[in-house]
Amino acid sequence: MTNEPWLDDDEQKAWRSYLQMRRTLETHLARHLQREFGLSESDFEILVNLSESETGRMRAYELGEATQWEKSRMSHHLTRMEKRGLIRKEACEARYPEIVLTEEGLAAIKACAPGHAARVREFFVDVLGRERVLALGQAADDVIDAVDKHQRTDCPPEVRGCG
Amino acid sequence: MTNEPWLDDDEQKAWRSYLQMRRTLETHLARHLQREFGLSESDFEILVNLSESETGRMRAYELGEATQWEKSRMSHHLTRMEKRGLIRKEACEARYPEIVLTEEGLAAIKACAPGHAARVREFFVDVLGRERVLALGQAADDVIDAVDKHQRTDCPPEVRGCG
DNA sequence: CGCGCTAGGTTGATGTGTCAACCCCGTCGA
DNA sequence: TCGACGGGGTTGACACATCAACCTAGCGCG
Repeated sequence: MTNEPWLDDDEQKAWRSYLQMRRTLETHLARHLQREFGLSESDFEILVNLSESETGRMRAYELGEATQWEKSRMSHHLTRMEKRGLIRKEACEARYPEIVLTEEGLAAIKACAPGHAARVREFFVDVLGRERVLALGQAADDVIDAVDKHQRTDCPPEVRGCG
Repeated sequence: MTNEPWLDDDEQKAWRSYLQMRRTLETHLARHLQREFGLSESDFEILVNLSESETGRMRAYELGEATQWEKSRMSHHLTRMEKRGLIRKEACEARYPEIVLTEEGLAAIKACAPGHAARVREFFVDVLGRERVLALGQAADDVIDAVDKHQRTDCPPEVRGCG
């Protein structure tokens, strides 16, 4: 797909800026979530998914689809969240237990969502402007597709790490 | 700076795509580095900085400037890297010890840099194209500035988390 | 039937990041 | 001279992510 593996100076600079933004933005947002509401970004992600579902209950598997987490990460994290009362694991007739949003979990997400959204707007959407945000979204989708495709093509069996 | 804190659907979609890209790209690159060379992205970052310096030796403080890590993270990580023989902490006349790139560390970075760069090219630069990469770099710088400025203005003393 | 496969889920070990508290030494003002 | 302050650096406790190994129930097939 290319003949020169190296990055030239401009490309390298852009890449490093990207890395820096990723770090800055993540720590900044995470810090607020943590300090103001005692939630990590991981907690937030789970709570958002549950609260956006019709019933407030999903299987771990569905959460995995939505978040793209490893199953072990999901399991560990749900255990921790249950311990803190944000969710509950409930057995049901079907084989696998359901993950249920508790009152407390619902309250938590309702409390922090507006502030979080506002911060995303303040430091991302408003800084870049709508045009660039949408363009970046598109770019992100392209990258995701490329990596996805690569993983699917290059590793027929299940060796997800490839070569 | 804005009157409506919420994100509309398009903005939200773009934001989530960004989050997804961040995750996908990071895990993909990290996995290769780990499996092929036994290096984490953090290791890589330190090694790059050291190897790019004139002398292969820097103070922890300088590494902190370059990477923007917390000092405790730096300390922990350097300790781990020293244990693995990638770097050495060397006392010198000046007050603080210097972090020195070992032979082994230099070999490691030389071994993995080309493959890593190639992967960044394959999944980022080539997917987006030079134009969009540079634009993204600029966007990233804008975001970094905004967050930086906010942290500086909003917290005169040292309460970095703000309120 | 019974054998093994597969897929959802759990567990434990390990490496990593963050926070808060601390140590150490140089500096500066009283 | 001395004490407090501040900044570079370390430490310990804890939350988190990843890997590999495992458990278990449904399924296909002999």
